[in-house]
Amino acid sequence: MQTERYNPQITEPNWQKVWTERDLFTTDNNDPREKYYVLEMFPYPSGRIHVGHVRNYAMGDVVARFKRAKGFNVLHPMGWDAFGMPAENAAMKNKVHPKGWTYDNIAAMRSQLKSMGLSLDWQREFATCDVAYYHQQQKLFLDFLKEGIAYRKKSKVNWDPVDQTVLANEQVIDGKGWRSGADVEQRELTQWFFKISDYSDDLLNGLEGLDRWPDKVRLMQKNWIGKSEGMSVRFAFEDTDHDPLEIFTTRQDTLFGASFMALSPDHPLTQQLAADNAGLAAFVAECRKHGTSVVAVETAEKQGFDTGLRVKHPLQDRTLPVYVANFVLMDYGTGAIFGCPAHDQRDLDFANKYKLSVTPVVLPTDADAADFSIATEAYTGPGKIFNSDFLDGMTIEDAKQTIAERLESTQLNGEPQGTRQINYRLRDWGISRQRYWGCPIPIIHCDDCGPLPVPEEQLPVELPDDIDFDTPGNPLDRHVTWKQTTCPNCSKSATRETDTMDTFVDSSWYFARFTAPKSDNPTEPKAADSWLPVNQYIGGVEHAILHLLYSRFFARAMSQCGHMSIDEPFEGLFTQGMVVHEAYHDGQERTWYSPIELRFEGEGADRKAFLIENGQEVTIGKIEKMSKSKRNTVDPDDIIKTYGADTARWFVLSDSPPERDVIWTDAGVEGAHRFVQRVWRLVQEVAALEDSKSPHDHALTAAAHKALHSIEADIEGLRFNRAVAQIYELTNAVSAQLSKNNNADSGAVRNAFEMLLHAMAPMMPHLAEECWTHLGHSDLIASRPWPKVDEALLSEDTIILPIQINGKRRAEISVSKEASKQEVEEAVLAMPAVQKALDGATPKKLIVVPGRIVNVVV
RNA sequence: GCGGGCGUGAUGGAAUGGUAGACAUACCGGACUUAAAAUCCGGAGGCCGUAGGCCGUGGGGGUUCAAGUCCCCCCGCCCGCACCA
Repeated sequence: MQTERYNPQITEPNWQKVWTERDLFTTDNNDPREKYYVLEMFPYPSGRIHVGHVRNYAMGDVVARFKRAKGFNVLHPMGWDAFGMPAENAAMKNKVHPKGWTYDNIAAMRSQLKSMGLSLDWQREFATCDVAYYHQQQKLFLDFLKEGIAYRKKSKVNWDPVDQTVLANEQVIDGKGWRSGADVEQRELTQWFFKISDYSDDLLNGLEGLDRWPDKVRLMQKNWIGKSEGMSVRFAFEDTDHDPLEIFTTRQDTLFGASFMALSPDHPLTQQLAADNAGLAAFVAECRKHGTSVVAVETAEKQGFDTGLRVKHPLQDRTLPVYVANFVLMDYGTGAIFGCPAHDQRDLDFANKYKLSVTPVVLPTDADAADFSIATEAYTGPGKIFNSDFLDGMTIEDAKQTIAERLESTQLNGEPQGTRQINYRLRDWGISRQRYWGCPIPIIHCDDCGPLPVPEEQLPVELPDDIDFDTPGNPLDRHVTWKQTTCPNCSKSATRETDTMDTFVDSSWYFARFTAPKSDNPTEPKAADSWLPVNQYIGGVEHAILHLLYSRFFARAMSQCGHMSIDEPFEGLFTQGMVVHEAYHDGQERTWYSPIELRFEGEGADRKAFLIENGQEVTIGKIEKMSKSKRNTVDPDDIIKTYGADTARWFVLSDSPPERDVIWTDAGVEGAHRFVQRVWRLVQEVAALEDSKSPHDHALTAAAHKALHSIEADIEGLRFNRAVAQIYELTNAVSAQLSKNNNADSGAVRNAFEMLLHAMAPMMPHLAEECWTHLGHSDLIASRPWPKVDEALLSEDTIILPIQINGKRRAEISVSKEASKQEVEEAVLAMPAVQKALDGATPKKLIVVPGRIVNVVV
């Protein structure tokens, strides 16, 4: 039979129009059905979507369409994470206004997303740079201020002394500014913070209830919060009148192995000492010649400066030298440590460098105290305490308790020598950014009254449009009039806060805003409470810590301010893998080429790439994350135009497990498209069948029910690749039946095929719709319920058991499902293969796992 | 440096501790065609081979009747590290 090829260029826009006209995906907050909120992380409007977006949004759309078919009232919204640095970089480079650039990008990406046929409620769309959105965010800030959640303190930034601007960590390359190349300096500024540390324990405990989150993400968050039980210990100085040095440790059991003290370069005492110690001042200045990031601190070579001061060991008659060391972080604990080189690698590296003593105090179980020593590798495992006076022989845990009791009961200057303390690694969230394209912090600074909130009736504080990027730095700060205002308290002239908020603030509550996107308040608490938590949140694993932790914090803070009453924003979380692609370059990684500019020859190691334009050979580089700068992105427009949205969706959903990275190949797309055409050919054949009432217990009917049952479970578990494999198998089964050309089966074939269409409708909605209509139906498959699976058809009467001999599969046996263990054993022992293996002997062991396997041990 | 993850045929991958390689892609052979494309049918982890074996899930060790899966060590790659989003 000759059929026309399926033409997605015609059918896809047509069905998108029908869905829009019938308002199929607009969600009513008052719909009485059970709710289901599915959300994909909203995109940054970079200009074009890439296949990574297609993957993310295709997954969410499958869930949304599936849940709709299962009878839920589904909320599936979309918006734009629209503030941030790229708009300012574009402004500087191309002389375009960040606002215009951003909204143009949004328009382009919106139209690309629409061409994918996503079942989104576009009525709820917003961008975080919409005044209406950041107006509400400013109200949230003021609420937080009132509640004591927002406050000001000093903290460090990366300062580019040439460009006179604050740099983001990614703009600091090897300690130098990315544009100027100047050595970056650390500079202290007074900035706004959110008190996320007040919620440390609650954020930690909340993880336990998140049973639909990946374990790895919960573990990462747990480690990030970093609760640790230890002690604060005070060390008295020798020969000086400085206050005792207070340190935090979790290893008080190793106190007898202490060989030095180390202060952070930012420690107040360091500052004090540096004032009249030129050498120390120079050392501190050197430490500040790199970026502020933890990576920069921890990967730098360990260096120290001996202050010449000494402290007294609290339990022994000896003193310890006090160093300033570049690897001690001021943000953690007290900014000072005692170093026990034998049992901490960083301390050991440091001690070896400065020739400090190394005394082991924990003896591994299998080691001998007489010859146990530490050279270049610290011992951090379990063992018994030794070389430690009254602690000798104890376990680490007992020693920790004993020493804690001792130090708590010892006095130093009228206070305990040490106290037990719980410490968190989690730091407060600094939200001030010295940039234009962000949400203005609604604060007015008055010389007399200090920083004051902008009165609510004066909100929003809008970003001025008339700004320039001719000079680096914050355009808000140098704007001639915007800054000037009057004090809401004393009415004298005052200035506006010119810092804007971290863009993570924008994305920490957008999920709540979607529940009432037009509200004059940040949320409508009733709507928020009825929709939240998001039932299924889907996004990249790169957001596993920061974005998700900040959102969890915001839910708590917003609840505290009465905007909602849920603590955990995301009930189910799925972290998808990235889409990666080969990157092609000139051999020096200076000029990069897009895959569409190239032609390829050969296979495997002989594979070569040439520029289509002039035949010049280019280097095939690493497979890496798609990025604009390396030009290895694949724009889905090309695929959608050539093969259609369904093919693009189908391809990104098939093959790879969704949590894993995928390498994009065009060959895969062609293969996926062949399946689209194959379904189209099948529907012609099915539609042409004469109607017959074939028996319902037909094998194909059972296969269809089984497939549907398992596809359902796979979609629920977001195992789209397995659902796709099931759909292939069912398609093969329908094809096989059709090719038998037996009209008596036509009812079963048609029934199975319609189930197949329902199963693939969430993934390839246009094709399913077209086929459904082709079969003569007048309704839409997008608004039909998921077919009901007949449980009775799911089980088999007989099962095939594999038979192992000594753990290797040697035969199989077909037995009744009801067969008893004894019957199976007898049947197995009677088998020729088993008889042969036994050779007259009795088996040493006979393991029968009912319904699974039999293992005969000879 | 620290924290988290991943590693299975030519390729993407499948496998509640229970038949390793489902399903798909690429490939090979056949049918159809003047030819090609498309389509349909068949083949296929490697090695030896008549039967039938042996080896095989990054490498090494271990637990178990049974290990891709659990434990220990190592190698490689990826993500995050608080101002990229």
